[in-house]
Amino acid sequence: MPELPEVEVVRRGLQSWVSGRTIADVQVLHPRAIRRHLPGAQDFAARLTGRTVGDACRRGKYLWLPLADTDTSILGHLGMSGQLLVQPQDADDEKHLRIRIRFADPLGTELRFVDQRTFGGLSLHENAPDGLPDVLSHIARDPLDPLFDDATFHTALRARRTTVKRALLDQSLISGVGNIYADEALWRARLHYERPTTTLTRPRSVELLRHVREVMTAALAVGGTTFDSLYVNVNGESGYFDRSLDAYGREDEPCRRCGTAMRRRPWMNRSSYFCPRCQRAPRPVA
DNA sequence: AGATCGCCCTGCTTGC
DNA sequence: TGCAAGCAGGGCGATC
Repeated sequence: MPELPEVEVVRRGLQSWVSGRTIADVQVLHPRAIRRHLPGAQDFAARLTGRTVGDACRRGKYLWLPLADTDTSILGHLGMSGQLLVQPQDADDEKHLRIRIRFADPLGTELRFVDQRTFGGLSLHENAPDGLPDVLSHIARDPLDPLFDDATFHTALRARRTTVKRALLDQSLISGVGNIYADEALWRARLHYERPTTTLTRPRSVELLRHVREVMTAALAVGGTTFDSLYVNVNGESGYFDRSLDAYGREDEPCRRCGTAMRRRPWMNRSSYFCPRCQRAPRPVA
């Protein structure tokens, strides 16, 4: 499940293998893969054709490729199972190939968007004055963004009437954190996922941010997390950070700090993994 | 208006 | 063996 580190790996791949190339042809093989583009797939393809791809950008889990000499960008989100693959033109189509982008050069490779669960997709948007696609205005800076401000985050966190894991997953507060890295960071910070945000002191918030950054940086160093063949990076190579996860997916396995059996709890139609000893549940609010 | 919930989607796993 | 339910879950729109 791609979160920030995995998406950053993909961004780097796009920068290496796609930026600077001119689009010759776009095939949309599944209409759902084109998001929020009312004029339809043919119009989408026509607007890309002949355009040259600029530097690959990312905020949180969103990727975008500015189109040179326009005020537009191709925006991508991998959703649950999306992959962006640079493949030889003669490679067999993947089973869930949704979009194919060919280039006007002799390199012999093409960009493919492959997505089994179709939660992801590509779209085309006008750029806002800050250069970001206009639909990203509500997406907060991510914790690896040099301009992310810890003090602002803490103030906003305290203002929310919610619990700490909900806040970590709120992309308008901090972007790029998904279920996996939320559980990992909370385990490292010894915080229970239902801890009310109003009880977090500023040092505690900053410490939590440090753990978010550390676990993401570690994942990035090994190419992101993966659990099966669903997620591979832009060149088809799987990451292997999953071998070093401390919380996510470790139900009934011993906590790597204290040996207590880790637990899984249903939470918001997903799961939360935590150590019942290291991450004590908050006292119920009276 | 901020918080919450339901839905989108496919394939693998589990249980009767 | 076969079918149904459960699970994976990010983001968005509707609702309260």
